[in-house]
Formats: sequence, structure tokens, C-alpha cells
Amino acid sequence: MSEYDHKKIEKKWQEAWAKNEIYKTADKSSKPKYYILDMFPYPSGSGLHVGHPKGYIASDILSRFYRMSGFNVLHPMGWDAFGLPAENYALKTKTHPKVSTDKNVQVFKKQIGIIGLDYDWGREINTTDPEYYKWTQWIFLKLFEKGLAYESNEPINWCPSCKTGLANEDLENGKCERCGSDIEKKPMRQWVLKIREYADRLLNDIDQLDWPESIKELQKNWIGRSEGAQISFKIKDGQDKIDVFTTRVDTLLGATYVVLSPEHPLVAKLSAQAKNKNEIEKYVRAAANKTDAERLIENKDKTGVKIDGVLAINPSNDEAIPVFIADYVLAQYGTGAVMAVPAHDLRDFDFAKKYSIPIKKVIAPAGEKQNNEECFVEDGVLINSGQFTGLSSSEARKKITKFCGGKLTTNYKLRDWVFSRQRYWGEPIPIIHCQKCGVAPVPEKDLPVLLPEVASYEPTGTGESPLAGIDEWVNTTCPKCGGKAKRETNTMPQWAGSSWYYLRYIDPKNAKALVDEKKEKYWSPVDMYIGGAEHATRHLIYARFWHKFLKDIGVVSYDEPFKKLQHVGLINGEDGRKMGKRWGNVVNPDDIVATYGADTLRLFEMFLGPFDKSANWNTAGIIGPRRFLERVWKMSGVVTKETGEENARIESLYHATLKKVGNDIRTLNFNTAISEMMIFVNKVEEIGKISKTIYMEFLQILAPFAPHMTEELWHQLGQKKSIHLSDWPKYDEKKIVSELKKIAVQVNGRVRGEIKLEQNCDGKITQKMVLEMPEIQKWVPDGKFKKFIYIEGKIINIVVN
RNA sequence: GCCGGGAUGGCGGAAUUGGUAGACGCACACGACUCAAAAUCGUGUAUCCUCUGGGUGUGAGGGUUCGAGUCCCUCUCCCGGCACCA
Repeated sequence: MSEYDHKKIEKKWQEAWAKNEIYKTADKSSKPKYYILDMFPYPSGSGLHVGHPKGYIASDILSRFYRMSGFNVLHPMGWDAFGLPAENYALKTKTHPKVSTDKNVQVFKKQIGIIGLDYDWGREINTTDPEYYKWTQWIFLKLFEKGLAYESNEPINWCPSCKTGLANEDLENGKCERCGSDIEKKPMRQWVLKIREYADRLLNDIDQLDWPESIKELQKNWIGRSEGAQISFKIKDGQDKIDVFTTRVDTLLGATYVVLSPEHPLVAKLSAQAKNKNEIEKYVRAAANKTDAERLIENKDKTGVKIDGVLAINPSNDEAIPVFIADYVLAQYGTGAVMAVPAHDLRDFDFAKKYSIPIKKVIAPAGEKQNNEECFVEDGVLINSGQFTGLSSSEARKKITKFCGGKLTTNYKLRDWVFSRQRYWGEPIPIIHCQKCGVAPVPEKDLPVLLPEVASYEPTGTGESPLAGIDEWVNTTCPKCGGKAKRETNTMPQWAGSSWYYLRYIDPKNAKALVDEKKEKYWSPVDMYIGGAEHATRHLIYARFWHKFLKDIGVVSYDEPFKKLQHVGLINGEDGRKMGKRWGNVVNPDDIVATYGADTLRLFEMFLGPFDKSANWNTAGIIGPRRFLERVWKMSGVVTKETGEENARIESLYHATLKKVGNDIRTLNFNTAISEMMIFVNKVEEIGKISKTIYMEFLQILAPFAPHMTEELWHQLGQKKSIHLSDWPKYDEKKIVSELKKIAVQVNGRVRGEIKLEQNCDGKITQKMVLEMPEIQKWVPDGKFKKFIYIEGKIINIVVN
């Protein structure tokens, strides 16, 4: 028998599979469909490390398993190729980003190619391809048409280093997620998408998703719905009123001051009448100059300034209370103003203590008549609240809201999506600005608006992208009046192309529509989506938003794009740190494939531990899966025709293995599936022979994990068709339970012996049998016991004392 | 601070969802083969003791149960997310 030569075998079959197009997906089929999707990569210049393919290997195993199980499988791959790194590389080297990304794509493709993944490359997509981004622009036009895309001049997050505006989702602790710079607030003209209009649907539909609980929670918190009331405080001796949002109207009688955010529109007007006008101006200016990061650092020590001479009337008891300006109140949330109840809110409590504002307790813990805590933030019973005293918090909320003429409102933490970037390497926003007609959308027939060549990729920093410098591109005619007009020079964010790409795979070459209606109905939704957890509050929210919008305009037929989602746990370096250039702990999959083979790499990555948990790379351990494969290879030398008693034992174990492997693949418990197959191989080695039928079926269940080696052995056994197009074997429950079953015998909960019973004697065990066992007699010498517990097929426990 | 997840041998991890804890793999030790080494094969490997037996043991403490890694309460530590959201 020949040696297991992984290099020869893997090359041979990768070429054969490509030549015969065995992974080509049929558009029409009588089979049920299974759409399995990987989060497509950004093709970075540094290539892959061993952590990247982990998710791809898993999706590959699933797709092979479902194909063999009789499904029409869609398993595509593509490139999310717009983005800053390519643009920054262009800045440095003057290479057009298209050139460098195309090169990177080739490297990526080669690297994942040698792992033996079964993608249907006929459906490859690239977000920077004009035929692709034509439809990204088309979706923008539709959003604009429906009033969901608008221009805004509100202050937005500005990264001074990347020289572009950013969405809320692009920040990390008040810093730019990309470069780590402190973010400034800058008023700028921006295109914004009204994702908030979808907040309720995005939130409510989370419950119907088969996603990890953690991600669902993350999204719920990100959307952050809170129900409360809007209450008006009239200004004493004035016309104005301050509207506040609160979730705790029940504490209204304990409100001892009102706070406006420094950006609140009433600040200028009210401070004009104030005695300390200059002080206020100074405070407001200082707050405006603080970055979010600075505000965050200073958040422990709250600051503010009183509008001296202005009082607000508490509508619940007509008390006149002071008005403050403080930057602990956020302008963007609620009404930008709050009522402060220091006795029942920690932030107000801190502030009130610092500025010696009265603290009035109005809630006592339920069941108590008094509140002994300095600051009690939970619901309870109202005290010191006049006619409302004695009510529970929840009753009081209704009654007080009604009494004060407040209205019930809902607020969200989710902000509208700042959608324009002042950078080059992105989809041009298909809008034309006409002096006469104002904002005019580019007509659909003129799509795509091509991204032009520029001489310099340098961001201008002025709020315009480098595109603004290309006169012949910027200057155009207005599609409405035909007069002189200019193109929008902002581009779309990185996240645009990935918000709908899963639809393009369904119908990648369609020039007439985003996706064919029939094909969409057949393939949607994605049955299994595999990718990293870092996309929880960006890609996965944006894509759900666009999908719901596309549903509303009739392009798609389901509410949610991704029915089931699974996380890939990271693979860290051998040192436990994140794998990357920074720590010099990168392991290149090419090297592992060269030394041990793709099949070994695949097996090893899946064997490392639970799929969704992060794990440390450990080159020493890779020898285990390699040895396993070599044993399987050698097993072909002990294949026999005879069916003796030994074969029956193997058959029984084989059916148990078959059952477990199938179940484990479905639930992505690849590590235990592999261990089960190892147990099987150990057993066969011990017995020393295996029938051809069982060996071949075993190769089939191993095939999704080790596609090359199993294909080779399959053909060596005389098969002509690919193992990957064969039918997944069916297990026989009857065969699994043919062996003797062992049951532990405990005395007082401690294992003292073991009893074997034949399954076919109805599992009958008599107390006499057990008590006569010598190892049991030792513990129950006189045969007396309090209780005899027998859980059928599981355990016996004799309670003596 | 809030939300979510976790803690099991030297290491990665398993445990039929309340029923023999440590499967499988790595590493290590000894043995076989070999002039030798590697590879391969075999045996062993939670820990302690007075060792053909027995005690202890799943982050700590308590509880429920005939029986707890698994359920309940309290606490410690680690990872991820959010963070003045009124």
C-alpha cells in the first residue's frame, strides 16, 4: 500500500473538482435548498493567518454534509473590497486601490483554495465591481425616494486623523474604531439614513431569530428602547416650557431641579435673562470644545451651571425649582433635557450634593413606609407625594402622567445612520446638486455612477472627498432641469456593500434587477450564517435594516435575512494573544498545509475546542489529527469481506458513530464529532479488520472534514463518482444497542460495582441479583437497606443509612 | 455600574441535560522494534493514603436530592459588550 502523500492527493483532487465543477449550484432543483453563508472577507494586504479559515472550514463541512444529505446547497464567496486600508495603501504608494485589492483578492483566493473549500466560484462577487455597486447605489436611490435618506447639518462624529465623518456604530469608547483617535463633534453636511424608523421592527423581530443569545442581547441594548413620558415644565413668569423625557414619572414630586444639555435650543434664550450670563456662556463654550472622550473621562465629577434667575414650575405640585445646564445630559437623547430627582437617581444625586440642591425622597421600598437609603433607584411605594402617596410606582406613573398632561413616549439609543464618508474608496452617492432644483437623485438608467480616477487620494479634511477635485466628474447637468449642476462627492461607508451582498449571490449576474424574484423566493432566507461576533452591532444591524426596507419595497419576501447565525471563536496565537503582526505570532495556513496537509489543518481547527469559543493555536497538537488520518489511510489495508462476530461489534459502534457525527455536524459540535470518529478508528485497529461496506461508509462521514483523502480512498476502492456527491449513510437505531449494557451499582451514592445486562432480557434486574454481588455484599453485609433505587438503564443506588 | 458568557488533570477539552467525572487529543513515563535515533506499536498517567483496598476531587462556601460538574442561594476571579440613554 502506498504512503499517505497529502501534497499529491490534495493537488490532484482540487484540480479534478474544479474541472468537473462538482460544486456548481443549480438554480432549479427539486431538492430542498440550503443556503450557507460566510461573512465575506475584506482582502487585506497581509494575507490570511490560521484563524481566518476557521469559519470557512465549518461552513464547508456543513455545505458538504447538506449536499450529501440531499439538499441543493448554495455556498458562495466574495469580497468586501471597499475600505480604508486599500485607500491608505494607495496614499502611500500611489497605487490605485483597485489594483492592490485585486492583487489581494488573488492571494486570498489562492490561500483559501488550497484548503479545499467547496465554493461555487461562478457566483463570486466583489463590492467594488461597478456591476455590483450599481445596485448598492440603486438601494440608496430607493431609500432617498422613500424619504429614508436625508441631508443633515447636525454635529456628527468626526475623526481628525481619517478626516471623515463616522456613524455612531464606528466608535469605540469615544474613539475612532479604525485608528484610535479621539472623535470630535463637528457640524457638517451629511447623508443620513433613518434607521430609527425601523428601530421597533429591528427590536421586535430579534425574538424570531435563531441567533446566539449574546448577540440578540447586544442588539437589543444597542437599539435601547425605553418607554416613558414627556412632561412639560413651564418657565416661571415666561412663555417658554422645558420638555423632559423620563421613565420615572412616579418620582416627579421629588424633582428638585431641571437640567438642560449645553446644546439645548433654549439655552441661549433663557440665559439672556440670567444674572450670570457670562458664566453660562463660558460653560457652554467649554462643553462644545470637549471631545466625547474627554466628557467620558470627566464623567465621574459632574459639572454644570445654574441659570440664575430662571425657575421652572413642577407640574405635579406647582413648586418653582432651579434650572441648570450640565453636560451630563445628552443633547441627542430624548428631549435633551431632564427633570432631576436626586433622591432616586444616582447621577442627579451626585450633582445635587455637589451644588447643594435639596434632595426630596418620594419613593420607599415596597412594603416599607420609610426610605432609609440615600438614593433609592428602584420602584416602590410613593411617600410625601400628596394625593399620590401610597400608590405603587407603576400605578403612579399612569396617574401622574395624566394629571400633568404628559404624553407617553418611547425613546431609542439607536441613532440614525450617518452614511457619508469624505473619502475616495467607496461607492459614490448617486445624487446631483442643482442650484435651481436642489437635491436631485441620479436617474436609475444612469447607474452606476462610476468612481472616477483621481490624481491624489489624500482626504481634503474640508468635508469633501478627494472626488471634489475632479471638475470634469463633479460638473454635470441636472437631471430635472438640464441646467448646470454638481455631483455629490461623498462616498458610502464600508458597510454599504455588505448590507445586501447575500442577495447578490442568489443572482450574481443579473443586469436588470437586484435579484430575480423567483430565485429570491427559492433561496431566501440564509439558512446558516457564520462569522465573527465583532459584527453584532454594525453589519448585522445594517443588513437587517436594509433587508426590512427591501421587503417594504417588494424586492425580498422575508422579514429577516439570516435565519440562523453562528459565531466563530477566534484563534489566538500560541502565546494566547490576538494573532497579528503586532505580536509576531502569526501562523500562516500555507505552511501548515504544506507540512501536514489541508485535511489535517481542517480537522485540527475543528478539533481545537467548541466552535464558538476562542482557542489558542498550538502547533504541537496538530500531530494528533494527522496521526488519525494516517490510521484511516492504513485501515484500507485491513478491509475484508467476511462478516463475523467481530464485524457485528464494529457495525454496532459504526452506527453509533454515524448517528453522533450527523447530529454533531448539524449542531456545529465538530470537536466531539471528530473525537467520536477517533474512537471508532481506535476500535477497528484493536479488532484488526473492517468490512468494505462499513469502511466506505466511514469514509463518507469523514469526507466533509477531510475531503481530499477520503476522495482518494473512495476512488481506490473502485468508485467512479465523487464521494462528495454520494448519499449520506443512514444509521440503524437497532444496530446501535446490540451490545451489552453496563450499569453502575452505588451504595449510598458511591459506585461500588458494575452489573452487565442483556438488552433483550427486558432490562430486568432483581434486588437479589445485585445484593449477591461480592463487591456489594461488602457494603451491605446483612442485606438490609432503607431503599433500593433502580433507574432503568441508568443506575442502581442502594441506600443503607 | 449594567447586560451576556465562563471557571473541570501538566495542557486543549468531554460528560447521554440530575445518574460510573476526566471521553478524545496533546504532553509525559516505561516497554517493544532499531547498531542508534526518529517514526510506529503496546502499557500507564486527577490527587492523597497504611495501595488486590480505600479517602478526597469539577473556582470558594452553603442548600435541595437516594444521587449535583449539571438545579437553587451567597461570594471570588476571568472574558466579551454597553457605558451619564434620564
